[in-house]
Amino acid sequence: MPIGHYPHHDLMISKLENSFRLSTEEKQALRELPIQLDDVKANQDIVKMGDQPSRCCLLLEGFACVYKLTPAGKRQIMTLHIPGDIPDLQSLHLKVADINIASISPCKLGYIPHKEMYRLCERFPNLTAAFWRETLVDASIFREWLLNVGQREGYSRIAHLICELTLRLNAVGLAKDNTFRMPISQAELADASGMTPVHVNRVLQALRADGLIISDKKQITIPDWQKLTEAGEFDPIYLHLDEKAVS
Amino acid sequence: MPIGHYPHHDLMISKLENSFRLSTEEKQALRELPIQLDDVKANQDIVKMGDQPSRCCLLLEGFACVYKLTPAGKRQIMTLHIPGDIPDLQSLHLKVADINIASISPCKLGYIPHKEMYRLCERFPNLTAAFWRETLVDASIFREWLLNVGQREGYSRIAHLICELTLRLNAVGLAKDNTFRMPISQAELADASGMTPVHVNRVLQALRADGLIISDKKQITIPDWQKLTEAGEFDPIYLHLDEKAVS
DNA sequence: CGAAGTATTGAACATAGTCAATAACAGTGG
DNA sequence: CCACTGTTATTGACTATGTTCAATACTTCG
Repeated sequence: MPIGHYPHHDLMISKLENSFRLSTEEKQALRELPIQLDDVKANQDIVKMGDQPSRCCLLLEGFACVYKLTPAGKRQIMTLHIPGDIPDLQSLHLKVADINIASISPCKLGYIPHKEMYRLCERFPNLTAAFWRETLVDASIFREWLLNVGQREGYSRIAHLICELTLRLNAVGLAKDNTFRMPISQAELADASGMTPVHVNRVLQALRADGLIISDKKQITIPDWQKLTEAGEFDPIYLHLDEKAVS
Repeated sequence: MPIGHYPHHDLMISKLENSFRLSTEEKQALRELPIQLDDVKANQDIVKMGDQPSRCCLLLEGFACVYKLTPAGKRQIMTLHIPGDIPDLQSLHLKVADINIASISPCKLGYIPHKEMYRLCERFPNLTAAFWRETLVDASIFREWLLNVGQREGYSRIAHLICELTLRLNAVGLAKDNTFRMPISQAELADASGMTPVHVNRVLQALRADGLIISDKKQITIPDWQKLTEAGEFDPIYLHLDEKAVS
């Protein structure tokens, strides 16, 4: 079958191939996965803490996030998810969800039953490794965010976050000419960076004033990648991408 | 072979069994893993960012940590490791280390070649799942630390960190009567909590004054578990332990 | 148009950081 | 066992980054 007849599967495949050489057979098996499509509105919970999901969810369109709440009600966004990501791959081996997953913008989701994933992993140890690796990259991103929130001040923190998004969106073709849609409110940025919305607003103004970002509605342009990475102390090693530099 | 003849292997096995029922055959295979012992002094790097390790390292005695540095030289400790942990299981599938691993106290390590781990995983898919799950629990701890650092103030942050250590040490028999050794300096606590050593010192004094912890040298006693968990807003779900409550 | 959500502003305040000095402690060799 | 040395803990005074509260504008969208 030609590529393109299975756009949903191919999104996942191209992400996995970022790091793993997959055989034709493996790719074919991936394309045979049943995917149940679903659309959700913005700000909908997709997985809730305590859930025991029986399927994984592939993000096909839109932005989503993983978050946790403190008992006092404060929210920390742990990572952002973009098309191609599988936000709760972890549910394959952690039966009880310790996180919440929510849409940020309207999203298109594809659900894949755990059962099918297990079957696939049994047949293709190489795919097990590829999925395992995906969860390891997720963990690496959590660590970098921890570094970001724990050790950098607001200005760098936001710059870093934007750098990461740029590279990741670029890797799935959703950023062109250092420009992309970022349908994330300042309140959400605040929850992602461990700051208040008010402070995020001021930091964004500073970044704009310094010419590090240009924003028009939800569209972001990065006029000087070099300067932004310096401000964010950004080193992409933790993303474990191929050598896909941003010019 | 009776349990106890392989104390190093059995430490790992009992940790894995926390969550997975292992067959006799699987346990035997684990015991047959070659483990190369090594002793390291306190504050030694075990793995460095950029390394491409060819073996995993099992922590047999002592405390270790995973940390990252910002280019500006600030250090964030991402997690603490205690005996039974395998700090760099991730190196099985992430070829280039994106973290540093260091001893905190003098440590005894056991190195296991990747080659042997791959062989084991090939033979026993169930062990693959068990190891994969370990890395997922590590990721869950990163997330909780991110929540901790991003959303809680100093007092709760330190309380939370102590709660986590108590439960984890308890799970491997290193805490008795809510008392355990914690050979961690205030500077290290600071790096783990995203605070300055000065502030950590003041928070510890407050925790002592409030009767939440009693500390004698490097020994910690928790006189009132209930109160400490409240102060730290601590919910152990993220550790994915068996129901091993602390009284 | 109107309502709801989102962004922006200002002023007062608080948590935590910085700097710098001193005290306590732990490990070493004589 | 003690003096010596380097590390770790503690304290105070000052500062700064970021928060809180509250009001006002701007968007978006039915």
